[in-house]
Amino acid sequence: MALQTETEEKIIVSAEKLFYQKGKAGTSMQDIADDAGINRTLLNYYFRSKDQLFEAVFRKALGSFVPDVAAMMKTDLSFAEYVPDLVEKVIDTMLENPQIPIFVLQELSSNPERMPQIIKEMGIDPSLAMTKMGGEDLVPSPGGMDPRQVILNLISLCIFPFAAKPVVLDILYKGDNEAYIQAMKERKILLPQIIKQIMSQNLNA
Amino acid sequence: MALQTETEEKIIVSAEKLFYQKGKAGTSMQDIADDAGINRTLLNYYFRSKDQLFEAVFRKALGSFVPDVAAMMKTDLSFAEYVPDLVEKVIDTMLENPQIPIFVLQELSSNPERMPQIIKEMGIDPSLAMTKMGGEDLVPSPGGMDPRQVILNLISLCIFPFAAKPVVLDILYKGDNEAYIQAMKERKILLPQIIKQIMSQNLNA
DNA sequence: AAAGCGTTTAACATAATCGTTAAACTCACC
DNA sequence: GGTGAGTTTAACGATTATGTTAAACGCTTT
Repeated sequence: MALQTETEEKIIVSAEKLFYQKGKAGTSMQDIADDAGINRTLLNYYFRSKDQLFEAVFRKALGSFVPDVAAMMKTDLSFAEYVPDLVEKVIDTMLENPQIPIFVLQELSSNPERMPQIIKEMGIDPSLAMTKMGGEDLVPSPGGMDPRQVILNLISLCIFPFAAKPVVLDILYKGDNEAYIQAMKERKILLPQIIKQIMSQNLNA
Repeated sequence: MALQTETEEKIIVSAEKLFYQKGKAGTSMQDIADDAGINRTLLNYYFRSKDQLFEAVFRKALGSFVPDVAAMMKTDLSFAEYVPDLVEKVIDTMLENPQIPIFVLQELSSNPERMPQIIKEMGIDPSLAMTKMGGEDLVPSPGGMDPRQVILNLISLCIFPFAAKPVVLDILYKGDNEAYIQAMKERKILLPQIIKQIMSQNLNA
């Protein structure tokens, strides 16, 4: 077996597509095989079980953004300095695969054990993350906002528009996908401005 | 059959719990029956099929927030005036059922046809929604932000922290549920301030 | 107490899903 | 041309899920 057979690749592609769309339980091995145009038994040949195939897809999904977050943890830049890069990185990733957020969150809801384990393997220490985020990097200005709220706002603004893409596209952009994408790209500049503003906000005003 | 038998109620409660958690495909009729402590055939007796039971749950989920949005459409208040009420309403709803966002979004992804149809039945006209939102209510100040971006930011800030509750709770609040809830409540005041600030933002500064 | 309606249960039929096993097939290499 | 590892396929077995049918149960009304 080479590092990546052609059929193995086809399986992953189809599995991603369907798992993202229908979820794990909503997708049958037969569905994936049909979509890939191959025999169903091959899925078991290359990935033993449905669960292992799913885990491969899930790992790949996490791998698409976890390393970026890890990078943020390790940088010497202050949080404020790092925001623009982070926003750009995250939005670009989401533009390629808007379905990842719901996919991950749904799996997290139905199977809370799997994710923390994988994340640890990828070299992220949650406690370390908190010290970084709650630490000196995020000193609130007098009367300023809880750093955790700032983080939460940043992540929400970055990710939700993609998680809710079907609704946003339909309602806000009347189904015009180009307009939607353009708007998302504009957010790369917009969000850092907003965050900057939020961080310097005086809540007592 | 009364308007709501006791067993019928038990079915809905269990179905909600499990559908929210594991999704439609991930939940079997037997699972629901077991959780409700009744015979599986009763599910078919009261709701004919799994799909119809699911639809009942889905409608109820939509019913928990769609009317609020509809109310916003119809009010005479300007958008800016209405924001605080809307934020409070949405956050309170989410506090009761944090799982609804992912549930709805996941179903929307795997079955795009179902939702628009139901929403129409509930008396929301998407095109009307847009005219309201893009209309005179949301005139951007000179150099201001696209109204659609403002809306998107508002919704993102309201909903995402609940959609991602498991992660947020673990990472940001170290599993302390009380702290998480408290933080969400604070957002009822925080978010309107942010939105106000965003709307008056001068992007050329 | 018998009739009747609504509810609950058990048993059945059908179909789908997953994983395994053993047989074919391909193709490089001897 | 034959051997053999790697790949693909077809057939099988076991389990599970859904929906239906007909019988049992409970309770009210006559």
